Amino acid sequence: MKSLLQEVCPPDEALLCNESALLVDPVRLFDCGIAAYLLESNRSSYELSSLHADYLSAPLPASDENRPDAAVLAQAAADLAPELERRLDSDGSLQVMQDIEMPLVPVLARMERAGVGLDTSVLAGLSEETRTGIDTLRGEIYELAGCEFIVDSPKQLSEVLFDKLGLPTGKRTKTGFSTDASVLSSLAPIHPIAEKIVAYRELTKLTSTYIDALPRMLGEDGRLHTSFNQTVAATGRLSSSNPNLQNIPVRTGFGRRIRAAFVPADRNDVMVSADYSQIELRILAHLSQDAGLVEAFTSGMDFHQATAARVFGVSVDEVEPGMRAKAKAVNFGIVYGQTAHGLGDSLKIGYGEAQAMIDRYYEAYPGVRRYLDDTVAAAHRDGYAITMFGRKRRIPELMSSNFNLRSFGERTAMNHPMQGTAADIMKLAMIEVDRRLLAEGFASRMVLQVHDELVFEVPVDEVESLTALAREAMSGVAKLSVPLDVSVATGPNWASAK
DNA sequence: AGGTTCACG
DNA sequence: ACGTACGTGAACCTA
Repeated sequence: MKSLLQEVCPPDEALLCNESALLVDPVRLFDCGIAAYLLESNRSSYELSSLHADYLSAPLPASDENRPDAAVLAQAAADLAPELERRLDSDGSLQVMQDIEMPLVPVLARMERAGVGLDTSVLAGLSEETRTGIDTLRGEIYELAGCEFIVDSPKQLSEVLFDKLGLPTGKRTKTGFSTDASVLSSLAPIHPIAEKIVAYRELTKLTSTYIDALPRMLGEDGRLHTSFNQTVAATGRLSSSNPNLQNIPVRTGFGRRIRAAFVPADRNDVMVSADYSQIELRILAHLSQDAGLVEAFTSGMDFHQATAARVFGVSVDEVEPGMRAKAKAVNFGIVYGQTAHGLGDSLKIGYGEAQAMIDRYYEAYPGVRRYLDDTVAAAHRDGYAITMFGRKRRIPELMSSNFNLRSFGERTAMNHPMQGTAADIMKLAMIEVDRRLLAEGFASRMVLQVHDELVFEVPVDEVESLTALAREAMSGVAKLSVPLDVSVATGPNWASAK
C-alpha cells in the first residue's frame, strides 16, 4: 500500500486503517501512481516527479521555505489527478481504477497494519538445527571436492565441479556454466557432491532468507508487517516486500516447519487459509469456452486426471500417476504460453515428445488453441492484452523484429488474461471479504494474500462463520462458466491450515 | 550494480 | 531459423 496519502502525510495513514469506520470513501480516493500503473504497468517509476514530467510535460517544481516538499507533492497530485482520470477514461481503464484498485487501498492498509504473528521460538530451534546441518554439509563438500572454497560462490563452485572434478557442463549463463538445481540434479547420478550441494543450498537459503531474517523484522508490536505493493506486477497481481510474505516456504518438509512459525496473536485464535483451486485454468475454461475444459471443471473430478485421460486417450480410471503428472505439467505450461522446449525441460523429456503432448492437448481441447491464437492475434492488433475486467497490459515486445523478444511478447499475451483475471477476481474478493468483516462486526482479521490464497487470524468461535464468509465472498465475486471452488482449512499455525 | 540462484503462486 | 516456459523479492558473490 503506497498510497498518495501515505506519501504526502504518513500520520494520516490512520484515515485508511481505522477499524471502526471507513473515514475515507474509496470512491473519492485517487492515487496517481496506481492510475499510471493501470495506463502503463511496465513503468519503472510511479513517483510523482516522474508522472509530472511525463503526463504534464513539465518538471516537478522545486520546493523552498515557502513551499515545502509536502506542498509541492500535494499540488502535483492535484494537478495530475484530473489529467490521469481523463486518460483512464479514454483508455477504458476507469472501471478497474474505481471498482478494484481504489477500494482495495484501505483493505491493504488494514492488512499491513494488522501484521501477522511469528513464533520466534520455533525459528530459534530451526536456526540451531540448520547451523549444525550447514557445517556438516560444508565439511562433506570440502572432503568430496578435495579442497576448501566458498560454496555460496557460483564461480568458485563451477571451477570445482567442471575444472577440478571434470564433471560434464550443462546450461551456460552470461558469465560461465550454470550450477543451478536442474544442473546439479543431472550431476547427482555421476558424483555424490551434487546432492550435498543441493542440500547445502536448501539449508542456507532457508536460513538466510527466513529463519534468521524474519525475527529481525518484527515490528514494535512483535508482529511482521509486510508491504503489499499495488504497482509492481505487470499482470495486476500484488507483490509483497520488506519482508516478502508471499514466498514463505511450503514445498519441502523442512520449509513447512518455517511456515509453522506463522501463528495467531491470541492463543485462542486459529489460522484459517482459503484458496482458489486452479483458478487460472478455470478462467481459461471460461474465456475459451472449450467444451471439454468446461466439462472437466463442472464434472467435479480431478482436473489433471481428466486432462490425462483426454490427452492419452484412456478412460479416467486407467490414468496412471505418471500420466497425471505429465498432464499437470502441460496444464501449467498452457497458462505460461506453452512451448515444447519449456515443457521438455520441466518434464525432462525430449523436445519431440513434448511437442507431441502439446499437439495431443490441443486436439483434446481445440477451443483452447482457438482462444490462444485469437488472443495473440488481438494483442498484435491492439498492442495489449486484456483481462475479463478490463485490465490492460501493453506488450511493446510484440513489435520487436527480434524473434525471441517477440515470442516472449506472445507468451505474455497468452498469460496475461489468465494471471491478470485471477488477480482481478482475488482483489474483488478481498474488497468484499473486508467489507463484510467490518459490516458484520467480525473480530477475525485478514492478514495475508498469496495470489490465490487469503490467510486470516480467527477467534475459535468465529471459525465457522468466517469460513462461510470467505467461501461465499471468494466464489461469488465472479460468475464464470465453471464454478470458482474455494478450499478452506484451519489450524494453530499457517502450515497446519492447509 | 549486475548476475546467479531459489523461495513462492 | 530461431530457442524461453508466466509473475514476483531477497540473499549472496563479484566487479
